Amino acid sequence: MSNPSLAPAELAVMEVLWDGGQLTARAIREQLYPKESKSQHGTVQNLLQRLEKKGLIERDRSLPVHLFSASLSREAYASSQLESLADKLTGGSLAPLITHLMQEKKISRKELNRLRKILDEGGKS
Amino acid sequence: MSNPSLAPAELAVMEVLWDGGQLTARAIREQLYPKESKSQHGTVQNLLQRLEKKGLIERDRSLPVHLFSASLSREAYASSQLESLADKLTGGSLAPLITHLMQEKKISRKELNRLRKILDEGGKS
DNA sequence: TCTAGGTACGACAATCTGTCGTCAAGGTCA
DNA sequence: TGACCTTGACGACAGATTGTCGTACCTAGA
Repeated sequence: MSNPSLAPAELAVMEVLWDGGQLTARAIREQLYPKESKSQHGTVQNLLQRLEKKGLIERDRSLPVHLFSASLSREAYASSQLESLADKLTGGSLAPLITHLMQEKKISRKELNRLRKILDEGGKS
Repeated sequence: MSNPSLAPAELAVMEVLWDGGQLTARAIREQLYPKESKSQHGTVQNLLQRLEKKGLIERDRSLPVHLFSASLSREAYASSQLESLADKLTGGSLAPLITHLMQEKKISRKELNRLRKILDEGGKS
């Protein structure tokens, strides 16, 4: 289970944690459900439990009110998803994906330049 | 629903079609279930129906035995998945994904050169 | 001790997924 | 013509996943 994929509600929790750093369950609930509905407490707790089981968040239990934080950065998660996508569909290679996106002009010139720069810098190291 | 994602069994059917071009339901079943178990007939028919509903395959009904083919290439499907991944996680940009993969050395030197070449060729057009 | 806020956990409906069975349409062949 | 076979259409099913909620329990502080 090194590469779990997230349901929308789980992803929403991760988004909050990616933006907010280390938060209490209460803070997370307030961001996800601004309606202040009381019943959503269990919902958030449950989502947090599932995410912890999947190893995507960490829980600081040293205080009675736990603190949650993402154990995987947004980029790391996104990249692992990209890796599994490439493994499933193109034998692990990114080239066919990028090629097709470029042919379809789905990559802007600006993005193109960014990518070129990234690749060049990596190549030199 | 322009960007449907596929369950494993559905993807398996697509793989057969991507490899085989235009096939009958029978040919697909034989590849997916070599056991020759009779009951799988309905399974394949059902998967084909669901894929057709999602717009991922086309069905030629001009003959009594229909012919199925993928309406989206493997690369097109993979790319659309990559696009939706980037939309969900990195604001639509690929740069953070590639950056992270390179930092983690998840991209081989060979792949790196392929990607550079692709980007350079695209830039000139 | 009592209460408020938080955690743990079971339960629930809705949906998705993979599978199968049944039936009708159409052709084949004695 | 009638038995038979292949195929397509479709409903049904159990199991898993997903989002939600309620209840019981725990701890700190009044």
